[in-house]
Amino acid sequence: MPKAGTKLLHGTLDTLILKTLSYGARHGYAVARWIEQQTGDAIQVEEGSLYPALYRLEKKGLLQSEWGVSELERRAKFYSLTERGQAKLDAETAEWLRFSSAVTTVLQGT
Amino acid sequence: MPKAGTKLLHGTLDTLILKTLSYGARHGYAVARWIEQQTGDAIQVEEGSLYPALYRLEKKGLLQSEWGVSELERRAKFYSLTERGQAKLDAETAEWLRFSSAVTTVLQGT
DNA sequence: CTTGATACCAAGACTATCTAGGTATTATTC
DNA sequence: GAATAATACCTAGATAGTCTTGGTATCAAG
Repeated sequence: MPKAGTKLLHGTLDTLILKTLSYGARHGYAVARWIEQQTGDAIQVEEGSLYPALYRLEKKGLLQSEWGVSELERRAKFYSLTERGQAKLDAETAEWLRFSSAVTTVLQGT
Repeated sequence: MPKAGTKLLHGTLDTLILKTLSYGARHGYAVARWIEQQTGDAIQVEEGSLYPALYRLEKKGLLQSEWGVSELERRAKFYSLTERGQAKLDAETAEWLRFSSAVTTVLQGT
């Protein structure tokens, strides 16, 4: 049984990841925790969604990665935003604002 | 090649359809045009998405349909919201507001 | 008489997410 | 000292919703 409301994430996870990394490099696990924390757990990031998303974004040249060591002294892969990633983030943010305000306007109409 | 930004629609089309029908029965084609018009074409509703969505919703008991005649004297299937559809609309609207405001907050952060 | 709009439908491709498994290390708890 | 939870990564396959592209049919406009 799929999680409730999970479909909504479609397409926005990539943008949320890019946004997270715009504040500086982070490893994957930390990206997920950061998004959850920022949204007060309104958005849950499953690992089965997270890692494929990171590969996708790296493959597209929007991120780059480097192995390093986490705050807790464990091996971790750190991702950072490329220039193209930043440009993509800007474009997708604009697209999201346009789309979401359109939906909200319709749903709140009487 | 898929349309740009189209993934965002995932999951929200159903809710937009329910909302449209909350104003009264409409045939499928009119539902699509109404959504496009309301959003100033920010959201395009493809027929290949629309009709499957209508079947889905009817199969779930959220809509009911009846054949009739359109404003332009053509055969058309009119859909209307069921009680369960109205309840679903309310729940999904709340879910959307929660989700979208979470995303917007994150994307607008500095 | 051809084009565009109205109105419906369906098959198959695509793609992003989720489920459910796995590895390995460290810290905590009993 | 043994079990559990948390950290951190990874992957295969299922699922689901949208899109593409095709089709049918009618009617108005040019």
